[in-house]
Parts: sequence; C-alpha cells; structure tokens
Amino acid sequence: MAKSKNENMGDFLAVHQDVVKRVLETQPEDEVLYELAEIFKVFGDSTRIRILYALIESELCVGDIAQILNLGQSAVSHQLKILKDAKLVKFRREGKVVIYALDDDHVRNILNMGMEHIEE
Amino acid sequence: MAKSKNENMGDFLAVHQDVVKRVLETQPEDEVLYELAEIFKVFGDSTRIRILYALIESELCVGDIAQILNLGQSAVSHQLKILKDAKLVKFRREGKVVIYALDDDHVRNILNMGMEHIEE
DNA sequence: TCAACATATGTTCATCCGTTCATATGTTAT
DNA sequence: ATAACATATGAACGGATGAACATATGTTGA
Repeated sequence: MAKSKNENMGDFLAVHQDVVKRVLETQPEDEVLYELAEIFKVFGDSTRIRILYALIESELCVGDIAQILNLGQSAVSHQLKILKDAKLVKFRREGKVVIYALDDDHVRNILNMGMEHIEE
Repeated sequence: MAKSKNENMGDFLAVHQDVVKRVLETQPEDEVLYELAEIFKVFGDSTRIRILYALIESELCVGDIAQILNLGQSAVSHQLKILKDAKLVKFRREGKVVIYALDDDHVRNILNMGMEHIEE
C-alpha cells in the first residue's frame, strides 16, 4: 500500500468509472475554465454590477459614477480598473475627465442572461 | 492650505448633474442588482465552474465529481450546496448515491455567454 | 512654471470564502 | 439493529478581496 501522497485520491467513494472517463475526455482545458471563472468573478460584486448597469444608460466619468453609487472616488477607480482589465468597459480621456463606457454588447447580453435567471 | 478633510459625500468631483439624475432614475432596485451579483458570484469560482462543465456532459454523483476534479468529497459537497441553493443544479437520491444534474438550459446559456466573451 | 482639479495607485484593515478535518445524517444489506 | 458506505454539515484556518486613506500621476489654464 503506497502512502497516498494525495489523500483526496485515497477516498473510496462511489464512482462510475466509465462515466468519469468519458466526462474527463470532453472537458475543456483547466486553463480555459479558470479564465471563465475569472470573468464571472468580475460580475460577482454588487459595486461592479451597479457600475455596469449605470453604464448601460450612458457613458459616464468617474465622478458621475461615484455620485451615482454614493461611493468614494478611490473605490470607484479601483473597481473600474478591474472592469477595464476584464475588457468589460472601455474609456477615453476628455480633458481632465476620463469617460467610461460598456465595451460591447456582450456585456449587456451576459447581464441579461443573469437577470433572466433571477426572474423565475 | 486648508486641511482637506474629505468624506465621500464631501468630494467635489467632476459631475454631470443632468446625466447623473437621468441615470439614477433608470436604475433597477438595489436589491435586484445585489441578487444579480450573487448569481454571478456563484459562477465566479473555478471549482464550481468545473463542476458545472462536468455536468454539461452527464449527470454525476458526488463521488464521480470528486474524482473528475481530483478534489475531496467534502469540498465537492460544500460547493454543490452552493450550486443547489442558487438553483443551478438539481439532484435526486438513488440508493446511497445522490445524483446531480444541471437545473436547466439557462445555466448552459450563461456559461456559453461567458465562454464567447473569452474567445475574442 | 505653479495651482487646481480629476483620476490612478499603493497600503492597510476588516471581512469573506474555499478547503480541510472531524463528525453527523441517511441508506442498504445482513 | 448494526456495519459499511455515500453524502452532508459544522468549525477552523489561511488566502483573497473591497473600501478607506494617503499619495502619486496626469491635465488644464493662468
């Protein structure tokens, strides 16, 4: 009996080997699934959701967003960076002001899908 | 130099009052946006994503999932509870085994939306 | 150039969350 | 009923994360 270096593997659970094998063969790369989780993680915060929903109505500068959310400038800026890195919003500078907008309709679609799931 | 004691509300930022007002009027209830974030939060973990993707291929018992993910039974069970509470998976008992499956096509759609966003 | 403003960023702190371990619950067969 | 197995659940530990604060960067106009 080899010392199961991985205790998890040592578990003796009910398993349908054939099914497990088949499923394993069809799974996407772990890397891809990890990326997928990362995207959803970005949507998974109420502050960021509120920002995105505000941007559905109109492009907005940081100050606008801060006032709409009743939140500090720093907090908003930090969250915008996350949305930016995730390619969910785009931005342009206009004088002293930076104006943010939804990056594409994909974002809208994802939000709608989630919304539909809620209404049931 | 005045001591700039600035609480969030006291910030004097660039703001387009008219736009802010209009956007505020169109926003959904905070409650709704909070719920929306909660849903996405559930998708925002790689373990749960891997579980969901496995379930796309076939319904599976807890042991199967644990083996597919190479994760402990307890960890899987905990995550399944979260997916269950979010109505993303359904389950039935069959003898000693509990078999999980995706709850509906909504889940598939949401996953696909996210996947599309990655491929660009 | 400097002053004033808008935004970005680094740090800290408190909270949240996923995994593990231990144990409880539920099911079947003897 | 009891043993053996499958899953669920409670507690705790450690890592992740968002907000606040302080400060830096970037922009405009004098």
